[in-house]
Amino acid sequence: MGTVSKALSLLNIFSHDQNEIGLSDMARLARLNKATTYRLLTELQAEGFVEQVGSGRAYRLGSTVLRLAALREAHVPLASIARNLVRKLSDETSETAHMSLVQGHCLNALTYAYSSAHATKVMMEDAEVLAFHATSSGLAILAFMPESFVSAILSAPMSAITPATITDPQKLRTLFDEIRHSGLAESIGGFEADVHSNSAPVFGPDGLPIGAVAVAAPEARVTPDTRVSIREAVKRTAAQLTTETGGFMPATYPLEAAA
Amino acid sequence: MGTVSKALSLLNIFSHDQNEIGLSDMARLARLNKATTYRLLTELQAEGFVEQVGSGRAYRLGSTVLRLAALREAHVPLASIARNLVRKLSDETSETAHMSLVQGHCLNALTYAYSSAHATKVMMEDAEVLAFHATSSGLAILAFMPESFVSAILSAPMSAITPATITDPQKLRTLFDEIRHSGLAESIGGFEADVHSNSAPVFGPDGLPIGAVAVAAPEARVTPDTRVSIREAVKRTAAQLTTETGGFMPATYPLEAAA
DNA sequence: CCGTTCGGTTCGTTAATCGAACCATTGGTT
DNA sequence: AACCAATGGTTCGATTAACGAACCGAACGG
Repeated sequence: MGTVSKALSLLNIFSHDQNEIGLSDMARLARLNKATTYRLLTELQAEGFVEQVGSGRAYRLGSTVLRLAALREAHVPLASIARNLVRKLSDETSETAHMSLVQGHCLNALTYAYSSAHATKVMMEDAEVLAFHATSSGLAILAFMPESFVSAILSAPMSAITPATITDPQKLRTLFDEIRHSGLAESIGGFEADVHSNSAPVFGPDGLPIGAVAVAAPEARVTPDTRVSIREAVKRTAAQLTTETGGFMPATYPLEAAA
Repeated sequence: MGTVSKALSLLNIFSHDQNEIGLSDMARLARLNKATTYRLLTELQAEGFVEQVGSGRAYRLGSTVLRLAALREAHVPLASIARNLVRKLSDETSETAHMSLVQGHCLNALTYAYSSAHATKVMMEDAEVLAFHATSSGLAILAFMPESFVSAILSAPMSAITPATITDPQKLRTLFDEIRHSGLAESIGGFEADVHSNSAPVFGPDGLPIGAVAVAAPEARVTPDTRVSIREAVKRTAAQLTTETGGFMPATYPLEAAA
């Protein structure tokens, strides 16, 4: 591993739990010699990537990262990252893929992509408004939202958009347990008849869902095999989107669980 | 200069104007050998600090910086940075210093600090609401806000809080020209009688004002000499706050102009 | 008052960085 | 088509900078 990689790996040690780290701890965590660690930290400090907190001597992330992040966000906004990944997801699964964003108490489609593999496909429209309780995306998000948000949604009247829509708060809450366990939500005909959709949440910097990624397919085309590969791809894409936009999965998110 | 510093200095080359840079350009801009630059970029890429844009081969900032910035912001929010700098500003000027934030169409005091140098001082209260047109902070912000924001403020009825308050939109707009020229706003008795205050805007990631830093002193105590040193300190503090919180001064901001 | 641990420093050894020169491509000019 | 000047990427021996064991002095706790 090169010197630069070592220095950068020091930065990657910081986390929500470990946001101020002393020299010795840092050396231990990075499995580097203390002298080496010290030299690296000194260089990082000179460029503002870390700074020493006034009282103790512990190091924490410096303000340079804010500047860089602002630049990156100005140049590559969430929307375009999502567009690329959703495009890829659609190609991989040969079905319609989309990403939606939580905005207040609404869920809006941000971007979507069709596959050319099949003559029939699930169609979307720009900025389509989705119901939380009736779509896999909405369920995936609710399952990881704080109780205050969930009860606000569930206490409002929920319409049965199709005969298959689940509108019983109690049944929905037990569904959330399953979703928290697998990391994926599934809806068969809940929003549109004959549409089978799978979805995984995308998390923001604070570990709360900011939206969801989903693949929607005609129900008849989803075999047990394709279902598994779709769910795997959805989960992987959502995770990538989370990290690439600077988000964090909550510690409880089952990254490794089978799709 | 160590290897790590060189690598990090590559990251600092990116700017709003230069957000995608090819290998050869990068080597030139950094005054480094092409091979060296290439190795550094490869290591930066491995850790996600830069990434190569799909079509061309140019490099741009990677998504790792977003994660780091989110961590930093979670741990060191704007408020605490402001608190420290305002404290320092107050110590330096021996007067009351404060920082206020734009929130919607309101201006609220975020933090303030008193100096113990004098028996008389300008007092503040927590989360005090300030009038845009009557305070130096408000003027400093308006001078750098887009026209839509300015006209929204100026078209609402403006009360004459003191006899010295300027309420004529035309006069205020000519005042903005002066502020844009010096980078500093000044108000003598416009919000409270006998209070002389100087203020400079703090900018966000998009180059728009997010708030302002100010020093307020009893009018009688401000001599031409102290006025200059106060204005210099205010301007310096505001600039530091901008950069330390990941903001950018607009290109038109007169960083070098005399206080 | 000893034993630890802390952040920080020293210095001879050694391995990683360096850069001139060199590919293979690409795109524009003649 | 031949040419030229770029581009991103690679090679390799000399050199330079990174390495780490050992070592400070200062806190801290028992």
